[in-house]
Amino acid sequence: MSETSIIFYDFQNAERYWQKEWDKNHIFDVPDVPDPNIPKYYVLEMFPYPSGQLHMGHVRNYTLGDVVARYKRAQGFSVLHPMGWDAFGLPAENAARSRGISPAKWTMENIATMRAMLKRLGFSLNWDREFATCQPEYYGQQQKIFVNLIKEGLVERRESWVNWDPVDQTVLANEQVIDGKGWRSGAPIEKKQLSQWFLKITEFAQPLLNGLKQLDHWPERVKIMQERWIGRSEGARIRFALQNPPSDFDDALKSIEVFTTRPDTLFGMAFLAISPDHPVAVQLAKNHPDIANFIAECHQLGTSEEAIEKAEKRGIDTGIRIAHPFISDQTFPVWIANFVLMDYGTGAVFGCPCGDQRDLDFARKYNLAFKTVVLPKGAQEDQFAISDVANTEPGIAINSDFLNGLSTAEAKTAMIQRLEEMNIGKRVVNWRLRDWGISRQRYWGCPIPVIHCPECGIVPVPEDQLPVCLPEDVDFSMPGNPLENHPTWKHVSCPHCHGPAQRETDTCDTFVDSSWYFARFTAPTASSPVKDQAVNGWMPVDQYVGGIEHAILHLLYARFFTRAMHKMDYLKVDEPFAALFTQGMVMHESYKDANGEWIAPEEIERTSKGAIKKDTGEAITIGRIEKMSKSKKNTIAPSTIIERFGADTARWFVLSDNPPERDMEWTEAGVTATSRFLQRLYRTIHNVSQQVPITSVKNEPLSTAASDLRRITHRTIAAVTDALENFAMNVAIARLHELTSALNDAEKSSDQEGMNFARREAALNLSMLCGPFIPYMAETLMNLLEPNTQMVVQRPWPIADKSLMAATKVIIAIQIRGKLRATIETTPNMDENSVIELARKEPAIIKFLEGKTIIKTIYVPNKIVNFVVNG
RNA sequence: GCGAGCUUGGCGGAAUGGUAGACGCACAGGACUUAAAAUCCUGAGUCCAUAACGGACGUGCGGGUUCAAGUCCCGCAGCUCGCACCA
Repeated sequence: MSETSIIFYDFQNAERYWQKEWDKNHIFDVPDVPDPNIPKYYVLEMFPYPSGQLHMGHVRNYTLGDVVARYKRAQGFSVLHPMGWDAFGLPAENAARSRGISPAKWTMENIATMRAMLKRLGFSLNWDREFATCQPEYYGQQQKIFVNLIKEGLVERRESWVNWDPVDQTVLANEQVIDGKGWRSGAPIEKKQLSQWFLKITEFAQPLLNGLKQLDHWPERVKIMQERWIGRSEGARIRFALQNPPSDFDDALKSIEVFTTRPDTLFGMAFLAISPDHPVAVQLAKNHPDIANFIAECHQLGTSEEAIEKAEKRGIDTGIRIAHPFISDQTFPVWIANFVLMDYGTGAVFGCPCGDQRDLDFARKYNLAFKTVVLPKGAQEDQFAISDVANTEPGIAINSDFLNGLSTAEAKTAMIQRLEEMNIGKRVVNWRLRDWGISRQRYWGCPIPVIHCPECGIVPVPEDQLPVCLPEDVDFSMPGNPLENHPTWKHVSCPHCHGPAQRETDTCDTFVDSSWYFARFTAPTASSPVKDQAVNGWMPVDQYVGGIEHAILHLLYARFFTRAMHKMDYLKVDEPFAALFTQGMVMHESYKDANGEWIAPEEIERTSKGAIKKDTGEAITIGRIEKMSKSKKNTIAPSTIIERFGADTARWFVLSDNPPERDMEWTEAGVTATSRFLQRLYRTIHNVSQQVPITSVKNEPLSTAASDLRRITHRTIAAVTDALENFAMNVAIARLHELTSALNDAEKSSDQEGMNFARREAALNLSMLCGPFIPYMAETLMNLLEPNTQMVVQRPWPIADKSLMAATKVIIAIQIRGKLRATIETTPNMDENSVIELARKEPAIIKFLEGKTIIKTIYVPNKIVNFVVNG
């Protein structure tokens, strides 16, 4: 048996050992207030919801962040890299209802399981900073911020439509309503008006939009998604008086205001359309059963995208007519139309069929006459007519009285000016962004720190009475909000008048919890939400890593909260995340049996004839590669991988296969290949440590083999560093493979001069470069090479020596008319004429140049000679 | 409908405008072994051709710029994702 066959990396012992060493030395701890003499770097991954199970998506996310954190540490930065738990939310309550476990206990047990997994994966986290958002120490501070938001005028309580589940007696989020039914109860969902708490994010609409421009290190598509979500549009509001208002209309209902981005098309108006939820429609429904029916039908229509897509334009004529500000001899009908949205603009539009496809469809359907008021560029007025396609492009105004002949842009300005003079309209900026409703009628969330007093109204809980803690003796057997049902919790005395009063029983949307946790991490035990020097010392987060699914909500809310906190002097930055990286999903093949049931990967076996089920031998269909999910049973538990192959294997594989922003496929072959490589790396370094004792190393003249190895070593240092700067972990890993092979091959020429030095150098640098990726093995390798000295995590990142990277010979491509015809080998930086001379003497080139004239010769030093010929 | 991204061998992918296919997977052949596993070595874009040398084609498709294009520009197609009756 050869010596090498028994050398085997024992990952279990290594992981336990190095974990302890790092902990003991507090390697990853940093102070609340960063040392001003050391550059700071704040790395953060989106903190997890403690479901109890770590999945491969987490492994990929946190490994990416950890590589950055370890790399920056080695480069001399003081790195803040914390971890916590987004611990409020409905699953804990569901567990309580179905299994009788208290949400707190369930959550804390899940956290313990997941924390243990994260520790095994070797992430360089500052665990002292850990917190869970469900702890009063955290949400109590959040309540302080909330009270200040009230003082700042950024909180509002108002009526709003919600999805109400009449069985569970709770409000549901849109995504919890499936086909119009509650996701848990299956009961038809009702639209209900409830008093809700809102955070006035719309007050920051413009700054949030402007701020996107500074975010140079955010993915373009995330910025575009946010921009569209905020949705700024410029236009005008125009008020139309009703000609014949019904007698039961009060003054507010006697006119209808519309929002338009095309005031220039006002002369093309054919009708006015209001939303089924518009106050005028609601009032009319009271006395008109047909209108009430129509509105009810509109509400029944599904809200799914597909339903909207297919829904045809429908409406009902209200019989009400309005006057046109500039067309005195004509009035226009007011229709209720199913395509007008109540929550955008004013809930009413004027219909201009020639310039809007929806309006055109509507006019055709109900035979409403209209005029064409915009002539496209280059069209003849007497020949141009609208058929079935509206013209939404700018052009020249026609049939439009005082606007005639003006361009669309000029006409808009002229019209708005006229409307403003007449005091019936004005220029406005309209936003798609709406205020953030944060009320949830649930138990497991941060209580909104407010008291309702019959005498004093709404009274914020005074700071010295915070936190408002969740009661622990809660009954989940009744439907509805357990806080509402609790016998004593909500009954308190008013902080003002000391009379009997009631606590607010709504809790916060969990997105609130995650909107400032990154600031709290800088001083997690501070007695105020943040500590001045800590938060301003560490913020902003230099690199944020997470999933694209949070491109809008979480990231927008966090940006808003940071601005609000800045306004309230909690901190001094506007943008919380200087750089954002969004990683792809982890996918896996899916499998189905003959009955179409999903089959888990561990139940199948692949044979030459295809896949079969292990226990029964029945044939299995191999399906598409899909995102790992429980429902498709195609998940691989990180715990089983870590137990079989070790944490380093899992880490290396999730990084090695493809660029991190793309979706990756988890494969058994990939894992075993990774595991094989790591064993080879271990053997390679082990052999160096055995064959090249430290004492034998002298810096002696280098043989070709030795200087070749040194060149590869230094080129690898440069390439890996460069790849890490560009988040190209897969490329870095390819280069580490190359260095490993080169070092392995070098064993053959170990007797050459200078080889001891070159091999040691390669091995040491290889160990260092591997540190961010496979931290346990890197320490093990370093300890083989230089036992009981500094750990990898204590050593600086290697710096490439450029003078050693230069080649001793270069291969130059010889092209004829840009086509490769031969290559020649020269010394580097040989002078142009000599290279060209050599090139022309090359047999293959002579052949190609025969009978032709060289018109031009291109020379790119050390790379290319290109002969441009004719004939 | 609007927007973004992607398209390179059997597969994942690499490539500051300068030798396309690095690195890895899968595959094939060989060494070691009683055998297997593990390990090591070798091969491989496609097509044509050969004893050998060699040649043509080739980065979704069609154009363009350039001495030179996977890379830059214009147009098109397909796939993926996001938003979606936003007036």
